[in-house]
Amino acid sequence: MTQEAVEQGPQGSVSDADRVASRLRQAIVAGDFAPRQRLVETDLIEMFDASRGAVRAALATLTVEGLVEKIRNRGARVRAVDLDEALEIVEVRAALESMCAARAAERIDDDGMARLRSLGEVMREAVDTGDGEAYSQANRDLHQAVLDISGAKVAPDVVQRLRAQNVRYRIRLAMQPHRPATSLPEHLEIVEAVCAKDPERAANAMRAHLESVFEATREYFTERK
Amino acid sequence: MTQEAVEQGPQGSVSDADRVASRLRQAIVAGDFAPRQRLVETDLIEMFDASRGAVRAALATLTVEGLVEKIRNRGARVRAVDLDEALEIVEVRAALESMCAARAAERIDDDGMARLRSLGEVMREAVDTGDGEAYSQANRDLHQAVLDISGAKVAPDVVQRLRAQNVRYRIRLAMQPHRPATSLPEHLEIVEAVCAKDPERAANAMRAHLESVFEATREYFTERK
DNA sequence: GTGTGCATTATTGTAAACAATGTTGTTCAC
DNA sequence: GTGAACAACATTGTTTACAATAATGCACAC
Repeated sequence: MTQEAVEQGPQGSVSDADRVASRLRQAIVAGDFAPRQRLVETDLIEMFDASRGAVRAALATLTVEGLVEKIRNRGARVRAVDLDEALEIVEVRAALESMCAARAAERIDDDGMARLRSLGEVMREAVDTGDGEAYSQANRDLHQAVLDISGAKVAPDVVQRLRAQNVRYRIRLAMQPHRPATSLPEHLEIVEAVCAKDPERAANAMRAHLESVFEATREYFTERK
Repeated sequence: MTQEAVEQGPQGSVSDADRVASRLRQAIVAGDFAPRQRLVETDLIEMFDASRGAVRAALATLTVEGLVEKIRNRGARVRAVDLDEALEIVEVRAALESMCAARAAERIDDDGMARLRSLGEVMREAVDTGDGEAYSQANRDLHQAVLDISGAKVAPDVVQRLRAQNVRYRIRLAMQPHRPATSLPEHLEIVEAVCAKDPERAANAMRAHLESVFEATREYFTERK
């Protein structure tokens, strides 16, 4: 039995298709591809140095994940989620992440509390120094930490997939200069509630935060487009 | 512009891969394939009379959907969800479907009310006559109807995917002879609450029902295995 | 008799060629 | 000049063949 000693690293035993899917997913979520941008197979082959089969498999994967849409005989493009769908996503996140926050409050240990409080500190500092990028990163980390600490599997998976889908709205919303200042206390309340091991308070804090995100998204984007 | 007149029928413009994926999904959900059963590409080619590329694409799709799991160089098999995951799925469904029930109560029109009440009648009769299959079908239809009436898109999609994953538990639970009798009043309360256009009551009814499903699943399956 | 190593087989992963489809640009009739 | 038919091109869908990998069975040494 040698297979359990095999390197399970990023490219050790991962198929080309999975590798391409990961990199393409990351590129889309990072905003390297604009919504509705065409994804021509030939270009992706060159870009990722992979075979056509791998590229096609990757596109199929991301299509099911909702990041890409395909039209028969016309190819694939980055899916553009409209405002209504983005708002629905935030609503679903509210329902699921508040559930996970409650579970996290029940299960949290000292390590988890240290992790959450540390992220709270980072956020505070980021607001002080006006470092939007750092705040945004800590924001992602905090939500992820709560999901991790919940110990659940299904709900976090769903949330992660949905978060990837409306990344564009999150990014553009986070660019508003005063947004961190308003969401900071909501995030800190989440940290405190979970660390206080109060499930109901944690769920309420998470729900309140995401309702705030919902409103901010709606107001900000209904004006523009 | 002729393409908008093109037949969009089941096999008119649907790729082989999609066709295989649909049929395979249906077969798994219907229980034609046992959990952990291997899905050898050659067999599927013969079974669905499709090319290997189509079969591989279909397997990739179902893998992302969580119905199939693939191990590199060892092929695909029907994914077996364990009890813990099945319970998590019911919890997520409770969070999402209660949300949709509330929304359905806000939006329901006369057609929707007729549809729900008709399904309630079917369920009542099925319990009277002891027709478990009819009850099971109406059960699925009722949950689907509430999702439809909610007018939402994201949450129903997630719910449908999750429902497909733990179909095995639902089927085996539904086989319990007294189960329909206990869940009938819960279902009828959902119908009444939504038709009464009372969002909070509808959400509570749906949540109560799925918590009942949660408990029944836990008790029934922790005993056995 | 048991266990290890090797050869065989079954199965999937990858690549390349071919066919079908949609798109675009051009020409010709009016 | 405008519109329609047509031809050339670009792109995806499909099939085929080939390579790589893991599972299986057998022989041989001890």
